[in-house]
Amino acid sequence: MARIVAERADTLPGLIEAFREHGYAGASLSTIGAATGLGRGSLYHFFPGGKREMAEAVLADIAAWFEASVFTPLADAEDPRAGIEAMMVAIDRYFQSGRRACLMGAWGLGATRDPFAEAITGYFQRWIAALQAALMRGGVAADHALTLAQDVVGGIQGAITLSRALDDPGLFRATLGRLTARLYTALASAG
Amino acid sequence: MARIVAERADTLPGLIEAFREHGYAGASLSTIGAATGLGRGSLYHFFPGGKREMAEAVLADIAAWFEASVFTPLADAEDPRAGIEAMMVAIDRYFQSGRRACLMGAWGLGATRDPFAEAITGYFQRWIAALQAALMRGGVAADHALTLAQDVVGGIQGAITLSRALDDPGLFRATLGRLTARLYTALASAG
DNA sequence: ATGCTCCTGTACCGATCGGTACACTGAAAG
DNA sequence: CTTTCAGTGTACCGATCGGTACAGGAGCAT
Repeated sequence: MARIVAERADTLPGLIEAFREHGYAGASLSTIGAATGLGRGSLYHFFPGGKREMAEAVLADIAAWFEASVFTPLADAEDPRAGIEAMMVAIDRYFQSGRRACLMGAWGLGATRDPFAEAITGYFQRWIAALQAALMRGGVAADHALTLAQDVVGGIQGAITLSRALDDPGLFRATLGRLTARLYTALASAG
Repeated sequence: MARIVAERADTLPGLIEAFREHGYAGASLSTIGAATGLGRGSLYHFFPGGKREMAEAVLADIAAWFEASVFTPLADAEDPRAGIEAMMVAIDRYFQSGRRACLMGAWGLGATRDPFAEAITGYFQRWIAALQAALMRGGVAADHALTLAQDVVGGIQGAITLSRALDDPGLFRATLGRLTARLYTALASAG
């Protein structure tokens, strides 16, 4: 029969969309099939572990993307300002200015958290740690850098929540701008 | 037969818990029955419209509680500082220092938003408006008061997300403290 | 062309879904 | 005591759930 996708990874965008929009419980195999264009046969061929394995693959994919596109550049950037700027650009694009929800954040809020706690916890820990490291490289004291990183990562999550609830993408971008300014101010007064 | 609850309102705490923990799609009638201690018969007696009506009742109950316990005192308080203090105390208790998720925020993130968009949007609009009003009464300029109110409400939502994901209630309280300080600073430099 | 492997569609499974129907009960009202 | 009725438990409905089984077709290597 005609191949639909070349490899398992090609199914992930559709999978992510289905899970993000409907949640773990709300994403039925029919929903997932529609979102990926794949039937049960293909789905269970790529993910023998079923829905659970699909969810794990989604979480791993998101984590890998952030690791490569946000955390590592942020933690490694010679100029903290450049790393932060790159992070904010990547974040705005990834979350489509707040139109797209954060799957990690959303799943952490309910019972779905439990089976995937490690992935969700690790995601936020890594993010905060990378941002804190960038700030510290810019001369910000460790404790201040930590609370600031928490404020910013939390602020981004809150901005997603708010801009989706109010259906106002402008709010997301504006909030991102203010958070960036706070980070720059901290770097300026420290460095 | 022996009555289990005196009136419909008595079922709401269990209903809220079930929906908050499992989401709309994930909360089955069995789950809801277990959480409320009620069978299908009683549930459909109080909520002829089924699950949908239960969810609407839950959203209305949450909105009413915030209206009475947070928004109105906040907007009416003669001393903005007192109103803000009262809000933060109520918020910390209501969200159990971040252990309890915000149902409005969580539902706004996914497809559940659509059928209940009005309630969810209104909740956040009212909250931001009430906080903005309090700040303006304290002498803060309208535009600054608005962005500050957005930052604080969003910051609270983000703090819930983060403290649940990291399983760290201390983070929620600390963030609440920092947000309060920002509000006080704005009032001090304005008033 | 012939196997062989990988992928796909479909039929089917038991369990559970949300919802309905209805008989029954306890307590309040007369 | 009788009537009435709000509240309850249970049986049942069709639909859908997540998952399994398997036949078959496309593409590749030989």
